[in-house]
Amino acid sequence: MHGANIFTESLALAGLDPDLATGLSDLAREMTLSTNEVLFVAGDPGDSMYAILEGSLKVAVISAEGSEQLLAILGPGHVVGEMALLDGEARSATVQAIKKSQVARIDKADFDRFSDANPAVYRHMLSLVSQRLRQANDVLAARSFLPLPGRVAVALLQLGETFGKELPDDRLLVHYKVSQADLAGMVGAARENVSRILNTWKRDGLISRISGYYCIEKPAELARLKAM
Amino acid sequence: MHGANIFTESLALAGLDPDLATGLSDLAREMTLSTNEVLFVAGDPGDSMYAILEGSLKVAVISAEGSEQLLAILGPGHVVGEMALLDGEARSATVQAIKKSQVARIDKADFDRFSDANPAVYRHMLSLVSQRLRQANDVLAARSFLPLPGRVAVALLQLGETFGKELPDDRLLVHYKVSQADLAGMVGAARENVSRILNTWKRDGLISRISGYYCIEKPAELARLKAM
DNA sequence: TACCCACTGTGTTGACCATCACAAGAATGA
DNA sequence: TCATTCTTGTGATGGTCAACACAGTGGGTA
Repeated sequence: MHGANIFTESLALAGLDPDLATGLSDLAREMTLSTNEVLFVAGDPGDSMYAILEGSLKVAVISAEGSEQLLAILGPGHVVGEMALLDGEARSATVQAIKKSQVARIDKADFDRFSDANPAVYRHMLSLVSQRLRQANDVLAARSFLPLPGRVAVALLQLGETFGKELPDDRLLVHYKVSQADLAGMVGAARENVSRILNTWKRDGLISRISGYYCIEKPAELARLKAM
Repeated sequence: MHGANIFTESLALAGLDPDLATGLSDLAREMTLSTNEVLFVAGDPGDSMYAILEGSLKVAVISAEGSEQLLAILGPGHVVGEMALLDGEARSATVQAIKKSQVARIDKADFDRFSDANPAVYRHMLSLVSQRLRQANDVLAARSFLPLPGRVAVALLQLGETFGKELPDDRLLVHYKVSQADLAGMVGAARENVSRILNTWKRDGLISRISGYYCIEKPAELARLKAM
C-alpha cells in the first residue's frame, strides 16, 4: 500500500485531483527496473504508460549509427510513455533506467475505461502533453538559435529545475549524477566540447563540482548565456 | 452557415465525430486574415484556438536577432493555437498568415464548457497534440542526426505530404509556394545553402520546378537521404 | 592493494556550414 | 510600363564544432 501512496503523490504532484490519482493508482502494477534496463524501445507497440515512483529514466531517440539524442531525463513524480497510449501509435523513443527505479504501469485499456468515467483525467493529460510539446519546441529553438555554450547552459539549468537543491547564497546543487556524455546527448553535441565548456565555466567560478555533483554557483550568469 | 460546413469538414478531417464537429462549429467565430497578418505572437495570453478554413499559416519561433525557426506550415483542416488553450500558458510561438486566410476562432471558455459535456473532444485533442509532439521529436532527431541535405529532404517530403498533388509516374507536386527562405527556416539553415542543395538535386533530376512550384520527381531517392 | 573500467581533460585536424558579397531574375504595384 | 522590391544562384572566407587520439583520474572490487 505504501507504493500506492507514492504513486498518488506522483500524479498529484503534476496537479491531478487526489481522488482521481488514487483511482488511477488502483489500476497500476508496480515494477522494478535495474540500472540500464530498457523499459521500451522506439517502434514497440505502445499499450501502457508508467508513473515513476523512484529512480530516474532517460528518454532518447537513437540514430542508425548509435548516437543518441536525449529528449528528457525524468524522475519521481513524472509520467513516461503516455504518448503512445494517447494516440495509439508505436513508441517514438526509447526509455531506459539510469539507476535502479520503481515504476507503476497502467495499461491502455484500464486507462481508457477510467478516463472515460472521469474526464478530468483527460484534461490533466492534455496539459501534461501540452507542456511537453512546449518544452520540445523550446529545445528546438535553442538548437537553432544558440551556440553550444548557450545550449549547455540551458540543459544545466533545466536539470537544476528538475533535480536542484537550493544552497545558501543562491547556489544550486544539481543533485543528480550527470555524465558529460549525458549532457552532450541532451544538447546534441560532442562530449569533448561539453567538457571544454564546463571547464572554462569552472575556471570562471560559474560552476563547481561537489563530490561528483555539479553545483551552479552563479545561476544568473549562466542564465544570461541563454539569451545570447 | 456555409462557413460552419467547412469548419465541420476541417475538424472531421482530423477524425472528430461529425456531430461534435458541428457542435463545436456553433461556438466558432469566423475571421479573415490578410497576407502577412499576425494572428498572435509568442508571449500573448492564449485564450482561444483556431481552425483553418482556407489559406495557410506559419508557426514560428523568432530569435532575439530576428531569425526564425519554423515549427509548422498549416493549411485548411488544421488546428492552430490549441496548446495555450489546453495548458493555460502564454503563446509559445508566433502565428502569421502567409496568404489571405479564413480561420474560425473558439474561445477557451466555450471550448471548456463544450468538451466537459463531450469528453470525446478531449480524446481527439489528445491524439492531435500527441502527434504534434511526435513530429516535434522527429524534427529534433533529424536536426541532431542528419546533415543539411537530409534535413532539407525531410522538410520537402513533409510539405509533399501536406500540400502534395500526385502526378503520373510517382511524381509529387508540392502545390504550395515555398520560398527558399521558408525552407531554410524549417530546417534551421542558411538560405544560401538550401539554394545550393536544391540546385544539385535539380541537376540530378531529383526535383524540378513547375511554374514556381517544386515537383519531387523521384520521391524514393529523396527519401533515401532521410536515413543517411 | 592493485587492477579495471568508465569518466574526464586537452590538443590537432578538417568538414560543414554561416556569413558576406553581389549579380541576375521574377514579381508586384504604382 | 518602369521601378522597386523580393527571390534566387554562386563564389570566397572564416568560425564552430565533430572526430580522432591519448593521457590522466577516480571509484569500485577482487
